Amino acid sequence: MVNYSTSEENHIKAIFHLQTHSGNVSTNELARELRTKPASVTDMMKKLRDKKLLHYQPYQGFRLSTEGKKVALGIVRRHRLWEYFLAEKLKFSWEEVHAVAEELEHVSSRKLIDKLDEYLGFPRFDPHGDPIPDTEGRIRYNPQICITALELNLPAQICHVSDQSKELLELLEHKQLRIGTKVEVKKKFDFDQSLELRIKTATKQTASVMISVQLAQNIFVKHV
Amino acid sequence: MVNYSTSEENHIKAIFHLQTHSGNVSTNELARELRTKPASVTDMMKKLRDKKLLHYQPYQGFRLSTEGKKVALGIVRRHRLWEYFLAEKLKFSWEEVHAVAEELEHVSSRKLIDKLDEYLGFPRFDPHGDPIPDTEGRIRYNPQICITALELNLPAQICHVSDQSKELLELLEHKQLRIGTKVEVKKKFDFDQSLELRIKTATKQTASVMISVQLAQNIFVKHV
DNA sequence: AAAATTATTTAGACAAATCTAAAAAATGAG
DNA sequence: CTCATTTTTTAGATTTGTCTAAATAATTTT
Ligand SMILES: [Mn+2]
Ligand SMILES: [Mn+2]
Ligand SMILES: [Mn+2]
Ligand SMILES: [Mn+2]
Repeated sequence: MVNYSTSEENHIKAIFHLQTHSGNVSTNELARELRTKPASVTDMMKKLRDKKLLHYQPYQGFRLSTEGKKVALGIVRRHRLWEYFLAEKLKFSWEEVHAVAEELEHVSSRKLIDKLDEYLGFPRFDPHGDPIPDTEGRIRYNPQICITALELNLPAQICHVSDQSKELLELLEHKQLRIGTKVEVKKKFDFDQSLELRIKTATKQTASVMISVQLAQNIFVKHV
Repeated sequence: MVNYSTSEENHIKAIFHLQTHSGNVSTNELARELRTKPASVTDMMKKLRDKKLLHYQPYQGFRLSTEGKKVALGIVRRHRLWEYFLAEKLKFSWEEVHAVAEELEHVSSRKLIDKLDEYLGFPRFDPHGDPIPDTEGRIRYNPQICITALELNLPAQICHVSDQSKELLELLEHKQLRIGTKVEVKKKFDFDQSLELRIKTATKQTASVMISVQLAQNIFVKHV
């Protein structure tokens, strides 16, 4: 087990997230994601290529190797376990956990993470509904659909949001929509594709909520 | 609130610990403590002096400024709270906590530490019996004496060990002596100053234990 | 297909943290 | 007090991670 620097780990994890959407990741794309400069990215890609963590041909973009993916899943595991700890045990709010986990994820003691996992009761999802890889780096996804595709009046539960910007989280918080919230779609408006939802609030009451397409496209649910 | 690098923090904390024993800390002393070279220490001392964290005149050694002590106490607070978390919640053994806390102490979110403190129930002592500074950096010591100075047959409780080497911790573990262990001195042997103790084990039974002067000098107790 | 634009890489610089080897200052033994 | 030893500092090099500016390659527009 080799250890990687904080900067190397941040690059590896960012590529991992970007490559699930696009195919090969480009220099500019990664530079934007990490708020760094393209020239710096090129330097780092050469280093990670030499360490056999990714495939990289000049001007062709890059993609993680099998080994690189394994390393990335380890970092993702640490990140999400810490997020769960912060939200569940220390009562951090949903939006606050990410920044702190971004630091904690680089403390790389294997024993620490496995004991933390055990202490937390082997949670399968982080506070944003993203799956937590197990010790071997395996992820088990649950079948989920975008709320825009949910049938009318079918009970479901919010399990994932695909964008985690402050702006989105603020809006969700305001509308009382969280991971785990029970929800049904009551009406779809053709004019602007907005949705009327009925939710069960934390206090067991039901409430009616209107959401825009822009918001709906980022909310994913599973049937209950 | 300025932030300091991991290396700066390690230097500041090491000086803090060394200066309680000696007066001014010397270049060689600090280099030995941090397993680095004297030349590197001189470089770092110049930097920390420029940041007003310590007083340093060439060839005269160094000592933390008031500001430097405040920073050091913050690091010590983080270190000991994490040690407590690791031992108490994650069931790490006594000897294992230090190395991991050495990394966690550099995650500097103020909110993280204060919430962790609250979650742990504001513990006053770490697993080695060392006091945990409060939010303001205040330490409250409890009156403690070396077990060699404890009166015969007076009930006391182990609250501190002054050396934390692997070798010492191994020996204490073997003799079932831990922080919190209830103990009385039954006899002092003049020949080699060894002590016969009677302890209450974890399983509420009492047992008799012999310890050498070398060991006794490192064990501190408070009356109960 | 040539020109314009955009993306990527290279070249060279810089700050941080470390090191080795050499110089300078302090200490202490006789 | 003087000289040998020890301690500390300086000088110069190295590694890592980053940047700016310039060069080059790829892509898109006309
Ligand atoms: Mn990170
Ligand atoms: Mn997350
Ligand atoms: Mn440390
Ligand atoms: Mn401790």
